[in-house]
Amino acid sequence: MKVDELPVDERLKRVIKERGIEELYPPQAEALKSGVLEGRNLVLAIPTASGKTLVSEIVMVDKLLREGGKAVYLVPLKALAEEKYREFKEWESLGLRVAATTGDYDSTDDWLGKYDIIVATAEKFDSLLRHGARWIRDVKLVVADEVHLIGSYDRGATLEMILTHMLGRAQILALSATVGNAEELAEWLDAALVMSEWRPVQLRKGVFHTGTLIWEDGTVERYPENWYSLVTDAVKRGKGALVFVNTRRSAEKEALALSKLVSSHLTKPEKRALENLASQLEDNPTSEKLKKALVGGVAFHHAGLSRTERTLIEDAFREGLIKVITATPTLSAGVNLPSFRVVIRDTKRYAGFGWTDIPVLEIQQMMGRAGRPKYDKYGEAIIVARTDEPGKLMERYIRGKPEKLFSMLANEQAFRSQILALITNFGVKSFSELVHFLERTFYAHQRKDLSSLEYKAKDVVYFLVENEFIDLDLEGKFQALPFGKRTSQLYIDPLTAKKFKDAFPALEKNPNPFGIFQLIASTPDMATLTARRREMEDYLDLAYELEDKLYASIPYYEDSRFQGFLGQVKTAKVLLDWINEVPETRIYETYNIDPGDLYRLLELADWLMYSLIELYKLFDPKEDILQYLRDLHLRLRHGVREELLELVRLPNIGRKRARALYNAGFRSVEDIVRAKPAELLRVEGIGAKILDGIYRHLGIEKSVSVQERPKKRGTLEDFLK
DNA sequence: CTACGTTGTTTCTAGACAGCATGTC
DNA sequence: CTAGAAACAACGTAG
Repeated sequence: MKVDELPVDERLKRVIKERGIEELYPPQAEALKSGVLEGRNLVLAIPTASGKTLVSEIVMVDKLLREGGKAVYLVPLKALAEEKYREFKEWESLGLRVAATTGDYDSTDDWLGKYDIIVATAEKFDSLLRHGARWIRDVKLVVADEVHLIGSYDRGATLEMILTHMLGRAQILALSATVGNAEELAEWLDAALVMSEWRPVQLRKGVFHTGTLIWEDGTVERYPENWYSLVTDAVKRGKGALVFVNTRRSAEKEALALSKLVSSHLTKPEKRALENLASQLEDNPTSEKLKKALVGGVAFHHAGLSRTERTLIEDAFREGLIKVITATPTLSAGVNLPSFRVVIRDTKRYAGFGWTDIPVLEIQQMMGRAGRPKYDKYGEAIIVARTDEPGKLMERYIRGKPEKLFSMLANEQAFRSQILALITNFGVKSFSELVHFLERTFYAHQRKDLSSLEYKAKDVVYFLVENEFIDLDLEGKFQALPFGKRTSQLYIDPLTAKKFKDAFPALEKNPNPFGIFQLIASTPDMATLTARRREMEDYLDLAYELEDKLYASIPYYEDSRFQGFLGQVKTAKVLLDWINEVPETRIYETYNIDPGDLYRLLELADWLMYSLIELYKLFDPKEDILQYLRDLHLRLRHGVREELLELVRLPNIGRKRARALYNAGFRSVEDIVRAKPAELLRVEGIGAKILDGIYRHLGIEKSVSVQERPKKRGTLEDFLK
């Protein structure tokens, strides 16, 4: 089907043709003929990179141009929200306004009501729904990207609830990977279903076993015995490879090993560019390892890396500078990052209580990364058979069908939180109304029988009443209480809120960072570290040493909570180090964690600390305690001791610069106002730009003279000039 | 007795969403 | 129930 033949707005066609697209892919054409353009719901289950985004763009833009209103595009990752936002920006040429919003990123300061296309993570949209944003009623279309995540254990329920809320109120376009029961999903959404295996770039799949590469069509190729040869072969042919492994350690190890092999295939300019890239990285143990791999044209990629490092690697790989990435599943479903060859080293993964096979759906998503649309005629995805027999892998992952999706609404944590929201934010007034709502969920559609869910719902309601989130009046009607309403808006687990509430009396008596951090670490919303075997004694000792500061009692060794508790103590200790200005590198070394882990911990602690304060406000707060908590929150956010709190409020002054200023004798804003610019410029880390910003922030007219500060150690390039 | 090598034993393991109000090194 | 690498401990031997 030609773009010209589309029954859509002419302006829309023009923009698409300007992209150089004249002809639609068969599944795209089929999708657009399904009735979506007339407002029908659609489930589009096709492989990654086969043009789902274009379909959604056409549907969104046509609808908006024709009817006005808003379209919401839901994604599972913050990084994807940014990616889609950039892509959709193009439509501003037609007068449509595009915005993206996630927990830590808003593309705009203006309120979302002004925008036509809103990209958001599912959780963020759920939160917006709870806050009752007025513009929600203008939403005419919801596009749910990666809708198969409805089957994810911890995040599936959110998506399911959003769709249940919006079903009937807006058109729904659900984009899915190939799943075992797309029909069931389509039935639930009362949607047309378009399924296809078609890909614009052909995909060859095969299994590798000790030197033999068997393609799915039966052809066989011989390679050296070690699977590394699959990677070096791709590099020799001027292409790249993406290697998936199941642990961070493996990713790092294989990156280093492959780096040595790939290195010899690099050109001089490439080597120079790579060294330049490596020099941009920070100084910490993880980055050091990364640098070693990078100079050989290889990088590892996992959640321990900082965001900047991750994007740096992704961009360099896209440019072809980095030849090989070894990755944990971070890359299997993330931003768009195709590669000529994909090598899957592991098909098993450790999951809590043992080794499990990685789901077919996930392996297929990894394989789907093979083949770069603009550069390759085809892509190759190869599974390495190390333990399992090659035949078995071929059967399961290459010829096999992906798993069915199952509703995860009954997941206790998610369910608890969603029921609270229904009562406090969505006007559900009685148990029968609650059941009535649940009847419209995917769970109900799939299981037919609601009795066990109703039973769980009763337990949850009982828990919510018991802990004063909600009230029951004499006729059995629900009534939202402020505690419940705030909990729901803060988007925290009711159990977290309860833990906070229960701890308030003890906290008031003895406010201290260690107690508060352990409290935060003990909630289900916090990610905690695990105490390693040989650390356990240390953290137990620490807990006893600081026992009078804790708001919880130390569990006995036999207690099932013992292990978890030690992890909480460890986590609390990391946070404690952070606010005591222990350098990051030392934190990484002491606790054996990566930069990404620390970032994640701080991000979560920040959010929970805020929530703790907000909830405390509801319970007859004491002003001095409140102030104490606010200060601690600020210390946590900036990673500083109390004495730096004043300085750290200044723009671009974080823990390092604030400490430098303080140690140089500038201990307050007052000191800075009084000081001469030249004096301040002598402080390490304070340059003209920074100082200028500070003056502007303070509303001071002082010219930062252009005089250079003493030059730092020159680089080699300076020397050669 | 010490330094070092060998062998058996234990330990450890992926990822990442949410509030709010503005700006890290 | 299914792995595999690394850290660690125990043991053994040469000098």
